Amino acid sequence: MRQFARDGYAAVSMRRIAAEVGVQVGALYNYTPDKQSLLFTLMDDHMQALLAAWEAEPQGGDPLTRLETFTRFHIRFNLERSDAVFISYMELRNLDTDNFARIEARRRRYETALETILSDGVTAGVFTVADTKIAAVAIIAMLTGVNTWYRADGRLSLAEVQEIYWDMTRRMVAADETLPTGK
Amino acid sequence: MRQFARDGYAAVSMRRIAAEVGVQVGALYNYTPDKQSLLFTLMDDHMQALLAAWEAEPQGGDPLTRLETFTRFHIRFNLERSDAVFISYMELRNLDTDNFARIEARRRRYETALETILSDGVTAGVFTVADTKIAAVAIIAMLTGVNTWYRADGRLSLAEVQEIYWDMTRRMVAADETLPTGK
DNA sequence: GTCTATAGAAAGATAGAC
DNA sequence: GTCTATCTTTCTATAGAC
Repeated sequence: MRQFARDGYAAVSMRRIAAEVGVQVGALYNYTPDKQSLLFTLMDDHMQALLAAWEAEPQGGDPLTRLETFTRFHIRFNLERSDAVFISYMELRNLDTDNFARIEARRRRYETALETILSDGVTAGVFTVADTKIAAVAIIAMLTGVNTWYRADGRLSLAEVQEIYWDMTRRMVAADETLPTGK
Repeated sequence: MRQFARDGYAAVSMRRIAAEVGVQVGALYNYTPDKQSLLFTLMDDHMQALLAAWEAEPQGGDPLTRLETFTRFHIRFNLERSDAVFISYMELRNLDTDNFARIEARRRRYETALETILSDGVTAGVFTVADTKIAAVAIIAMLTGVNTWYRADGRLSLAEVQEIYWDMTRRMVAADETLPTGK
């Protein structure tokens, strides 16, 4: 996973993977039938872990609370697994048709979880969102973007980053009549 | 560019590039000293075009107008060049140190253009933004995300997409006292 | 389950004829 | 400026000993 994230699937040889885990190349084929299956397993395990972790989060409360939970969860979970996140986005093109469809199905399920929160908020009158489908992918793209610049030893802690992004997300969907109040 | 975008730099051979442009592999080396330079040229040309096109946009007006110009420009320009956008993000790791630094400098210059608009808006009291640096990368990540799902024959036109994203962007940075009004 | 050895294919880059 | 031919390296995957 580390090697794929750093240099890309196509650029990493089975020999380098073997060297990193401390065996010779032939031994790898006792664990994976081929290189493609290795990639798919990494990506699928990650997507399953993402969905399982999200479903383990507290799901109750009003839409605003649920959106806050989602926002903070997404940032934290993805920062903790930046290699897997990177691979799961960058290496989609290296999956064959069937494997691609399976990963895409999991990704859509995650998006739908967010979209449901947004729809519920619109119905309840606490959110104003022109297009919940687009808003869901927009929020996810914005939140995942943290991974491209966040450094654990940088100027901001995880909690501060979560706070800033939650503030932006909240403003983005706030109902017209519910003026965001400072913090 | 098309081949790199579809399959990735490492997965595309000089032979395939030669076949795509209709020459034999040896002839390519009359146009590029090596494969890496070819990648760098594609990325650097793209970043230069992005900056030049942005600087050619109307720059006047109040911060809200400038932010709207930026939002619509970014979506349109990136959708028109999805292959180059994809490569310029995905293949950064295949650049050597010097080339990477040059691309990064251009990318930062573009981010700073947006950050300046946000800062000006905060100073003028028309935006409320907790951290203009983060807001700039967050907005760019959100807008660039359009490229991952937009299809010219999909349910939304470019103009509709621009409208929806401009609405979300505007809400995200709106000053606390300037309640967003419908449309 | 790991090793060495290797088959077979394909890669980047170059040489030299035309 | 393009071609063919090739050098040299490296790749995935497999075979078979232990």
